[in-house]
Amino acid sequence: MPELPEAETIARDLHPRLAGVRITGLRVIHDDVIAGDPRTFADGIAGLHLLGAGRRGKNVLLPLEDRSRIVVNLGMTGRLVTSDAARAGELRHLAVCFTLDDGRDLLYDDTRRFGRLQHLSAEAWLERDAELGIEPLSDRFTADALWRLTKRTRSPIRNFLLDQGKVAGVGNIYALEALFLAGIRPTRRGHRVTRREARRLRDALRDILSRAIRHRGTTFSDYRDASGEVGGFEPLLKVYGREGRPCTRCGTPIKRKVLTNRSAFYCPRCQA
DNA sequence: AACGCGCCCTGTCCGC
DNA sequence: TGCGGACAGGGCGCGT
Repeated sequence: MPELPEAETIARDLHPRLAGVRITGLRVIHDDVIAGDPRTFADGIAGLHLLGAGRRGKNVLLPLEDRSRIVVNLGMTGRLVTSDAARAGELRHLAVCFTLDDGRDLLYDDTRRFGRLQHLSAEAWLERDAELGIEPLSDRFTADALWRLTKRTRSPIRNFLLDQGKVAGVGNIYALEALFLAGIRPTRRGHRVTRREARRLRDALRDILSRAIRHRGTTFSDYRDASGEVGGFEPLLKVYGREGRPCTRCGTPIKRKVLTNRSAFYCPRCQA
C-alpha cells in the first residue's frame, strides 16, 4: 500500500517525465476515483502544462502552470504510470487516462478504487495542505515536536501514527516497522510515550522512511512504481506480515494483534 | 472534540 | 472443482 516512500518514489520518477508536458485530453473510465464532478475536473486541467511531480504525505502532486494542482491519493492499490513504461500494458484496472501532447499517456490504475484524484486551485491546496500533519523527513520533525503531539492523544501510538493530520505520510507498514526499531509496543497510549521514547521513535521513523525510499518502496502485494516495477524494501521488513516468524533480533515469534480493525505486528520481547 | 467504527471495493485465500 | 465467505486496509462520514 502506497505510503510516503512509495509516493516519493513515484513523484521522483514522474517529475522528469512530466515537466513541460501539456495535457491534451482526459478519458475517465471509473468516475468514482475523481473527487467532485468529473466534468469540472476535466475542464479545469484541459490544455494546461504540467510542471512536474511532487509529494505531500502520501499524496502525489502534479502542479500545473496556473498554480493549481492535481492531488493524487493512491489509496490501497492506486498506480500512476506513464504509457511509455515497459510494464504499462500490465495495468488491468485502468480508471483514468490523461492524454499528453508528446504522444504518451499518464495512466491511473486502481484495482480497489480506494484512491482519489482531485484538482485543487492554489488556494484550495493551501487549505488542504494545512490540514495535513508534519512531514517526518523535514527539519521541523524534531523529537520534541513529536513528543508534544503524542502527549495530546490517549489513542494507541500506532493509531496516532496513522493519523495524517498529525504526521503526514506514515501508514500501517512503516508505523509498525518504526515502532519495532524504537522498541515501543503499538498498543502503548500516546500520552504515555516518554520523551526518550519520542526521540527513538522520531529517529526510527526517519530511518525507516529514508531507507525505504532508497529501496524504492515496499511492495507487499500491490504497489508498483511509475514504471510499473515492484519496490525493493519488502525483504527488509522486520515485523509487518511476519506473524509467527522469529524476531530478527531475539528469535521470539512475532505477534499480531488487531487494533481498531487493522493488524498490528510486534515482537512481544523487544517491544515490552 | 477526540476517537472508534463501518463502509467503500476487488483479488486472494481458506474451508467445505 | 467450485463457490461462499472472510480478510486486507486508507480515508471519510458518522455517532458518541
